[in-house]
Amino acid sequence: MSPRRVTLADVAKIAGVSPTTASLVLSGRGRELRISQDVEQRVLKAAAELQYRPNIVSVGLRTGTTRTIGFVSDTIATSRLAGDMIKGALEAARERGFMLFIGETEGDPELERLLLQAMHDRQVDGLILAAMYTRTIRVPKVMGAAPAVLLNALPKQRSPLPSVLPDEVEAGRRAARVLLDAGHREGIHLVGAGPGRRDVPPGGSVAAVERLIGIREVLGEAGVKVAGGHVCADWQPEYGLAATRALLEGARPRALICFNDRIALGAYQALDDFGLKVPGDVSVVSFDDHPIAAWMRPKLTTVALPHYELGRKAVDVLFAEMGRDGDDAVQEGAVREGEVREGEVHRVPMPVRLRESVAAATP
Amino acid sequence: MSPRRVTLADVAKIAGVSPTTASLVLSGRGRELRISQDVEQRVLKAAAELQYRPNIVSVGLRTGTTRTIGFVSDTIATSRLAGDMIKGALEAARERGFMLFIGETEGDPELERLLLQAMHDRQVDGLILAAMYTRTIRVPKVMGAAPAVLLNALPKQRSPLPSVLPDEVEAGRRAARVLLDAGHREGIHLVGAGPGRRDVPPGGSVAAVERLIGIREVLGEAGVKVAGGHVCADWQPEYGLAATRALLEGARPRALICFNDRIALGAYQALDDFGLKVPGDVSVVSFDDHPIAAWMRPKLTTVALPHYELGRKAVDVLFAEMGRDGDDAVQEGAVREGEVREGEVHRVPMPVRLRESVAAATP
DNA sequence: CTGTTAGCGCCTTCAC
DNA sequence: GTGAAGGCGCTAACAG
Repeated sequence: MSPRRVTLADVAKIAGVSPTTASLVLSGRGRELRISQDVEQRVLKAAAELQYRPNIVSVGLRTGTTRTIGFVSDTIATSRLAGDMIKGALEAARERGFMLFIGETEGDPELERLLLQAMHDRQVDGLILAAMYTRTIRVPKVMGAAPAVLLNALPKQRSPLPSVLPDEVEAGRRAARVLLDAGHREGIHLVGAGPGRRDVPPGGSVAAVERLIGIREVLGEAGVKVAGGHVCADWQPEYGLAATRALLEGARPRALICFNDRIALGAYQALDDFGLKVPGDVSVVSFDDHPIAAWMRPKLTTVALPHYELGRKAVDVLFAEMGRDGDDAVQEGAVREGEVREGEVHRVPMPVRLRESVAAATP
Repeated sequence: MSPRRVTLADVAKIAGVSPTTASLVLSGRGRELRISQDVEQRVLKAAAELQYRPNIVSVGLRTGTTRTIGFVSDTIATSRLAGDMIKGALEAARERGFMLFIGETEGDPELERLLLQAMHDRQVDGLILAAMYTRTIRVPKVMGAAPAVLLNALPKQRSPLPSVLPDEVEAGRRAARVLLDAGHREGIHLVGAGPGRRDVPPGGSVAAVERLIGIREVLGEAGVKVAGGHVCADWQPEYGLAATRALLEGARPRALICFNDRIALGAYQALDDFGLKVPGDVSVVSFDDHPIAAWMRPKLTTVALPHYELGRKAVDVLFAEMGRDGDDAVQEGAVREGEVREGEVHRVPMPVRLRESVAAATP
């Protein structure tokens, strides 16, 4: 059916040289080995005419490198968030001539093992293990086989794998500053978690813990006291609605820091039910920049999860990891003796999206 | 660093047989060639002990098959829709032991060519070319190299490639029937396209054309006249808002068929502005089942785009295509002489999600 | 029934 | 400067 692929041998034959010579020229090492201009031109010409493309499978077998990286996440479709992460990874990889294998574990450890195996069988050069929601994960043993990076996740046990995460603490600080900058100093309520440092939903949500730290830090330093906090068992609109309703029955908030946009959606609803206007009566700031944030009315000011950047960063870190192969660790600057390089954590900034839900505080 | 992978030769040596024999046993063809139980057991045992896994790259080089399929779409991250499509494809592929390469062209033909090349270089066994929004696409020449399927897209020129698409015409019929079943026969307005068969937004939107056909067909057959129709240049909330406002200034609709959920979001807003209640005053039915549909208040009744199923179906069709390799076309039933098998179109049903935005018509 | 030989396409010694 | 030989891991012919 389809004509046989053109091989290096074909090119060599047309150019009238040996496969070796052709290989040398095409891999760019012809110059340093001082292959004659004439030969070089002939090879290049033949390759162009035949539209020669190296067979990566063959190269893979020979060299062990497939210019491919595996991306395994627990869920890919749940939201556009994962899509953006993959998109970032995809583009960063493509820029270096790498392709991505995508796999989805659905939270099933056995499936995860299978997927990782399948990728390993295909000789991937590196692996990215991603979580949909920032959290700690158990790192499967198979991961040792190739350079790897944790994306949006922290290893549950000690692990030498680097990880890439959104900078949630700084995000918390930024959310708090948005309110402070608008002059709010009183009646600030937290919805989703807080007010105490331990008041977080069950499930080990990294986001809850860290956002709370940032918020409390900035507010605390400004001498502002949090007026109230309400843990939501699940960060869904209905929980935000219920929590905000409960809050409104006993207090008159001037500003809300919602722990994510879905909670904020519920909060808007509760505020509306009580005849309160956003941002006139109550300012609202939130986290995630879920697509819905820009559709809400008024549009929600929120600190965005940088999914695209997370994906890119994971690939960058992975390449650094792959390049580290034979490198001398001493290169890395002041590495003290006996110090084990392990589990560097890379934080990606979360940008504030200033929209319409925060107004200046009226004294 | 990492211990060398265990190879077939290792297994053979431990089992005390030749690599060929080991290969035969492990590929399951030992039985038919009547290899002794003893040898079979020894090989199996050795393989298990060593945790042998065949190197797919090597198999790929030898047999030309890599158990890998390429999935190229114009956008992956724009919405969760694409994510679901990929998820469906991923799962269907995994069930058959295949992995997916993902690529994204961003609508750039050159990039598309590069991506397809890169996949071809990696010897993919098949290709899925997907579009984010249903539309006609130019099929790149490179596609001839491997079995391929068009997903959510129709070829612009004649092409032998099969395609998989949502059944938009039937979706249109279903939307219309939802209204009819609720007793609506008057004051039905279309928002996004219509009322005439040619009243569609520019850009060759397949969805607009086909949904309109289905709607007109069912309404027509029931003897119901469309009260009005409003083309929206872009199917975004603000356009739905504007169109519905314009409509409300001159008419008093009883039901709206919005051409997608984002338009419906705008329509809700306009209705609210005019003090009209959904569904008490006006029923609304829509298309897509965008995540926002379930969040709107009242929850939107809509005909869902079956992204997950589309992805699965594409893989199914692709496998059929790959299996067709040496098959005699005559197998395919009544294929008439001289008839060229080309471009079969597979339609995937769009299910109605009955929610809260449609009420019985009050006479 | 099992082993030997060969080769998929490429790259990497090593000779010339 | 260039070519010949070998091997990555596996399987398809062919021997025995």
